Amino acid sequence: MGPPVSGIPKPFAALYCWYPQPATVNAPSPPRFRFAPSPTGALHIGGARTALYNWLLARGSGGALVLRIEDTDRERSTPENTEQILDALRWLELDWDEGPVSQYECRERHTQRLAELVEAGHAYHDPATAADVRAWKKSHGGIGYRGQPSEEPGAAVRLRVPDRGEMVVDDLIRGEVRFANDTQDDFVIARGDGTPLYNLAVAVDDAEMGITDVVRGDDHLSNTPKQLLVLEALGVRPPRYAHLPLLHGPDGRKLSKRDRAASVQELRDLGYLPAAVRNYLALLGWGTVDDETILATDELVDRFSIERVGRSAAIFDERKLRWMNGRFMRALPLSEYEARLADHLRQRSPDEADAFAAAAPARRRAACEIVRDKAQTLDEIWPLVRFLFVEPARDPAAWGKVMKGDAGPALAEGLEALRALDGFDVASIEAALTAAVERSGRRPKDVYQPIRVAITGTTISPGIFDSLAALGRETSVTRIERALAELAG
RNA sequence: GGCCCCGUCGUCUAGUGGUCAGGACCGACGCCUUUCACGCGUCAAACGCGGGUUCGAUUCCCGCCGGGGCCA
Repeated sequence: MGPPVSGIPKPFAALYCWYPQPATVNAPSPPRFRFAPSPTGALHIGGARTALYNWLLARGSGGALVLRIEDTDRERSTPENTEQILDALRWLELDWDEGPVSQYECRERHTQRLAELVEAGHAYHDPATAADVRAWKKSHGGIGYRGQPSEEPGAAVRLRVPDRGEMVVDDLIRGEVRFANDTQDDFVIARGDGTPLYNLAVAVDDAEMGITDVVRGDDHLSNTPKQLLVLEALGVRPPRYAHLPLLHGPDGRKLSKRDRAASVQELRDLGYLPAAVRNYLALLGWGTVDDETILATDELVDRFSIERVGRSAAIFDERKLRWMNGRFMRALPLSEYEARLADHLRQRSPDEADAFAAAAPARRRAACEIVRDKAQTLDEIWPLVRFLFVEPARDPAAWGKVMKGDAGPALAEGLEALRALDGFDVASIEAALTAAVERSGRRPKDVYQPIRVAITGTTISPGIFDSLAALGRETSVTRIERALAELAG
């Protein structure tokens, strides 16, 4: 994607406004869900969870999922931001049936509906400023603001809120939540320049797109009575609503971009698997009946129900995700394990990716085999197996700790045993080394650790027999000889 | 400030008018063991506070406190 041709970015060339045919909307049909992020940056895990829940619900019900980009904020809604969100959803392997639809591109319809509301007397122009409203409320005992229609040019448009009654949000998660109309201001639905505002645009779009179920964050609960009011003025039956509790960071406060692992792309970079992220996110705020924690995605689709979503905010805990990710990694077929690793290396470091790709297939496979039970994330793999692909970098602390005392003689004995071997498979290596250890009367680790440091440069590696076999006789011997030479000199 | 939401181990959660309040992560200890992990086992750990209803409240009601959201 190149820079914009002119100085003015051309936003969302690829995005468009699209409303389904009224027939589709009105006929009794499967439920229609929507995920409606604003493209203000990376997709947060809170947004990711909302997307996931909508997706699970749509897939589990045979319904449709509409992806709507709420890009009416022209300042922050850049094509790059939108692309980031689409990218995050693709990585999470969450697909959608319609869209991405641009809310901004739908503005004509919003304007049209706005005119109808004014025409019908449901809304009116009012030049009052925020300060005016505050003053009015003060002199009226704090009740909801009620303005006077005005012909003044440039006046904002407010929706007329009834003085009596209440709006009841029959929330699938919270139950009935009531908002008294008399405390609700006649709220602004369009700016003085005619730009439709959030609560108008959302209500119109949900209606026009035939959305039957709005599943979104708790932060929208207070907006819901306003949208209900707009819908009522429009004469449209409202969708069902479900408001999810928000996600908080480790500090218990609202999740911030500063928190580690707060966005989907960070999760990807840290080496988590999409399936593990889906599993973790699903369980963050939702509980299974039987306490089952490791769930494949199709099981999530089967089991997920909005009724079992909790009401309280949850804190994102990366440690549990790590554990869960380890479980998914170990369950991966070797071929997929290798493919995931290759992708991850490619994205993290071209050099590492090249070194990995250049190796013989058997060696790549062996590397995966010997680390599979050790790594919890893709990111942890390379440090454990890099000695198979590049010259090991020596860890001075490890060398100093292990290569002393009888390390030299022990290494020499080990080397001798390895040289005497016919084959160089794990079983024969283990047999030979075990025998050598027994013969020498040394403790096993006094032999194995020096070998480990000699071939990997460090004290942390996969099993020593596995490591030697994967490295191969020639390289193993060379590296041990080199270490021996250094110890002697 | 107004309106609204929420409150079970440190974290995610299950749950009931009478339960030893269950599971998972984390933590501690032990086992396994050539390192680090993984795995396995054991242990530790919670119903925010105060009233009320009740024979009995973690569970129902009220208040408070605490956390959060939207609007201003």
